[in-house]
Amino acid sequence: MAQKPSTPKGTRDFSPNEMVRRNYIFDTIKQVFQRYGYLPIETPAMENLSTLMGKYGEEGDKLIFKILNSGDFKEGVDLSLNSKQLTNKISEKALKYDLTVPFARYVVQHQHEITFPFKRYQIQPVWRADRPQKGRYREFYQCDADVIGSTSLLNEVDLVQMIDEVFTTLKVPALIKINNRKILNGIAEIIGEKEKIVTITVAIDKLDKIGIDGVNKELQENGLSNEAIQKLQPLIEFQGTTLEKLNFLKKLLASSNIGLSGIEEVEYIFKTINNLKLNSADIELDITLARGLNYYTGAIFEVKATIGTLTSSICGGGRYDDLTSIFGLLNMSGVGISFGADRIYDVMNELNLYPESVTESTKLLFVTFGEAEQNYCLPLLSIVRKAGLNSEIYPDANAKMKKQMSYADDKKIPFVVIVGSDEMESGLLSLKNMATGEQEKISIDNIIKKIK
RNA sequence: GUGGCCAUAGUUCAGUUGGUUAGAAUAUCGGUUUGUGGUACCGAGGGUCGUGGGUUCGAGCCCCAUUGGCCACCCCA
Repeated sequence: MAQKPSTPKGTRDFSPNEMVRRNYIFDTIKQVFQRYGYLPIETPAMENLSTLMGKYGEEGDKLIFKILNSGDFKEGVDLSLNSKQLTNKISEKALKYDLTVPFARYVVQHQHEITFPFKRYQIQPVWRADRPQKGRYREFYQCDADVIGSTSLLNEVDLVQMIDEVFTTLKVPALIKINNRKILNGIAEIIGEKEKIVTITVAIDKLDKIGIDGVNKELQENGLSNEAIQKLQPLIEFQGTTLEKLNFLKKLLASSNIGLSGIEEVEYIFKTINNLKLNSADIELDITLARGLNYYTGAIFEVKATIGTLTSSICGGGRYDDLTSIFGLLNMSGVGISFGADRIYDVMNELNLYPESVTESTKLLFVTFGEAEQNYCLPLLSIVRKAGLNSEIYPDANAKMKKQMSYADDKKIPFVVIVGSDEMESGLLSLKNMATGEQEKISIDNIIKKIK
């Protein structure tokens, strides 16, 4: 019996009309990256398991797709080990979980060939063993741009401008949220719960979803003292403009050096951006923005689309001061952003934000009535192609005209050339504009001039 | 990893308290129209009802398990 074909859970196929839309997104992002001086690299789909483990927190480790060792993977393995130990025995490779950690590995491995600061971009799929749902896939493309080997905040400014430029071009209204891990550290310091920083940030991050009572409850459950929770209240509740937020924080964190340095960084980024002006994106300081990935140490970014039903982020990033030290390279601060191409694709599909031209690939189709006409058209087809026009001829000589026209219509080909005995005699071809239905007799040279 | 809803043609869905041969729309192919597409009309092909088991004289419908999908939590792009 034939088995019912399907793709694995959380993965999908992309047909031609979907791929042209996706490529439009990829091309837009790529162009912006290159305009800001970033160059492409590529890393393997799989990494050594040891490269990835421990970089994304305990939850992240569980979500890494592990690859079973080839050969008899259970030979010589003590099967009574617990699953975590067993995993390390039977799997030594894994599919990459993001592009940032493999990039850190790349930088350390190639440090002697690289001129710093090093600006690279990378557009590749990553895999997560998450349970799929709206906007969440097990295979999805990330589009990363990172600078490594520079602590200048100008890099952060650059990245914000790039985000604005991408979403302006794609016509996706976007809100860029910015915060700084140092501010969060400062807050943890002030309320006397320095070591609970992760708990605090994760809880605060949920403010939008569960409200202030929910956040307090979660903090309490995670062992934060009532005193600390009380001290946290004015901060969580604070509303105001970015300037007001900054002034408020300056007072609150006056005794925390790390907190003040975070404020200073944010202030610089906002001032500079305000002077330069963004094209369309909105930007705000969100002191409840935390982000889960453990490696961030400075600025953190998150971008959401302000239209459509997708509420999760479509772009995220931040500064990491210490990521390469795990692989033995110290003092190499980096900052980067990652566009979630699949989520951007979903938002754009929902609202149909694509320009008309993206679906158009072939410009001109030769419609013929038989072999003689086909042979007559072949040299013409070459001429048209050499002139740089995407064009094709219907391959089956005996196909009815209706079929050939339907083909053109279905493929959204804007022009067809119809060639029969009249045309072959006169050398003037019938050119039909599929949108208007107009038709004229015209030479091949004029066709090229007209369409190009 | 936890919870909720769902699963019938390629796709979107009907299918009565369990009852004979499982329907529609759309898509595909063909025809009306062998030099004119997107409209219209006619016709054809396409389903062991996700899979496995159970209850029953009888299951698309009821029960159990399993797999997959959607959604929420967790986490994240």
